[in-house]
Amino acid sequence: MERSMKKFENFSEWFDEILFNAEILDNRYPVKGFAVYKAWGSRIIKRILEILERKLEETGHVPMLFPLVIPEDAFAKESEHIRGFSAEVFWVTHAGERELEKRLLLRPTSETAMYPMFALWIRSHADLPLKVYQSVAVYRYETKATRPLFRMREFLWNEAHTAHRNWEEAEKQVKEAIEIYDFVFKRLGLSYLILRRPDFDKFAGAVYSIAFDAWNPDGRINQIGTVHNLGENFAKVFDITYEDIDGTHRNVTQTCYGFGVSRVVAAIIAQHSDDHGLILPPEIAPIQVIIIPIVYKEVAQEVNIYAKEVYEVIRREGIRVHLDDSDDKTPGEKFYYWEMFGVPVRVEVGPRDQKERKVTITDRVHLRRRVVNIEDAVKAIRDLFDEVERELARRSKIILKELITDASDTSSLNEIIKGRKIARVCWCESIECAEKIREVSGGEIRGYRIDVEEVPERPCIICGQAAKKVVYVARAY
RNA sequence: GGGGUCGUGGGCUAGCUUGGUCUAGGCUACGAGACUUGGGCUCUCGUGACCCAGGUUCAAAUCCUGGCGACCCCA
Repeated sequence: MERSMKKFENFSEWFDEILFNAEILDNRYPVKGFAVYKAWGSRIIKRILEILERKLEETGHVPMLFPLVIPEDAFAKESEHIRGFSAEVFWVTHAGERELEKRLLLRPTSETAMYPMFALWIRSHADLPLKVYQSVAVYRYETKATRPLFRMREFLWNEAHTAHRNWEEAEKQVKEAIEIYDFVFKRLGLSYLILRRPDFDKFAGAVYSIAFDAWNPDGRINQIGTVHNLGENFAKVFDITYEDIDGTHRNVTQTCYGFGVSRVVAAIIAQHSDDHGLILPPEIAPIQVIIIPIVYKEVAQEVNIYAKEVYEVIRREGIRVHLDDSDDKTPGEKFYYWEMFGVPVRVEVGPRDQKERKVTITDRVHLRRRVVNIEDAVKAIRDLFDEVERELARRSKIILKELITDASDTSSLNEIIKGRKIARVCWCESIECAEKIREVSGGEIRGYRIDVEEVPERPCIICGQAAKKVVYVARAY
């Protein structure tokens, strides 16, 4: 994928055009930070959630739906948590003209909605582990500039919350959560770093946090998922205890993890798509195959009949296929139109194909044509699905690799961040040096990798003392 | 949090510096029709806009103030 593509040169403009033209999101809703997911976007989201929720179910999570509003006293229980979120909370203060005695807030995340209930439900070790998930919208009054999909004041996510007997079991759960997210993101062909956040950047109320940071063409990191070990921090203040086998009463140990649906959609667009528009992995494409008949007047009848036959052949196999036999566009216009929507495979059916009982199929990634017999069409389409999926993942992985550059001193660090890349630096773990890194480069320490052990091969980039960690520095959304 | 640029039909934009033939121009999209159809063809006709509230002025898309919104840069 050449860097000359518009998405690398003017990401914002390119991205907004795709959101609008591919009918994913309409950002013109008259409230800042709130937007409408249109049909194509909604369908994509549904399919992403299907993959995720199926996986959550398979691993013993149960679905629940908690209320949108949280009473102020529950929210205020965990001091770190409230400090982290209070500045961006939406408050409900009135009902009609009457002021509410107890203010309510719209969930910025659901810990404080769920955990009072956990305290009621959990009685003994037999109730553990408890693993709950929900796919809902959350509300955060972002003070920085909002961006469609990347940073909205209302956004969609899936959050899971678990309670365990002890730290070891919670640690196991963190690993499982990482595997689940890794599995889903990989299925979508995304590339990202799995980073343990530095302590100063962990989730408010967590013992530690791990994040999935996806690359973006403008060099900014897109955090698409996070996994937190909460330890007993919330259990203590919400009094979530259980009776163990030996009769003693203990606090549960908790984890929670969030899957940023809006940002995952953004990552799919940002990483995979090109100047023609969206490119969707076949698994989540609302339409997987678009059939475009090429009709000449003299043979229109035969071609149209044959196109319908081809349509039936593909549809019978359970492939999501659409026949665009409208006569308001020329075939060329239809090609461009469906490319914008990212349909992974196109089937052209013209007089030549009809006469020989063949079809012309083209993949969305390379736009390469090939002609196959109608009996082989389904097999060829399925092969192309696999190829598109593999190719998207492969390209994305290469770019992530290219974006990561070692920085040995502050001037090269500065250059890397200015050049919209991700810097890999050695760091002593002191807050002072972390702040310096931000000052000199504008990028932030995102954390160190947990899937690979990286040993610092240089001293700290700022102070020159022995480095403790190899960390990744980038600007973020 | 601070600074900058900008808001014109559904989308992109010209006009604003120097207020007045602006009755607001173009491309695209949309509707009707003709002609076409293996990569955005051509033509005819039609629908549709000066972000909101004040102010200055004989006169405001254009100047001033405030609000709302968008984008970019810095912290």
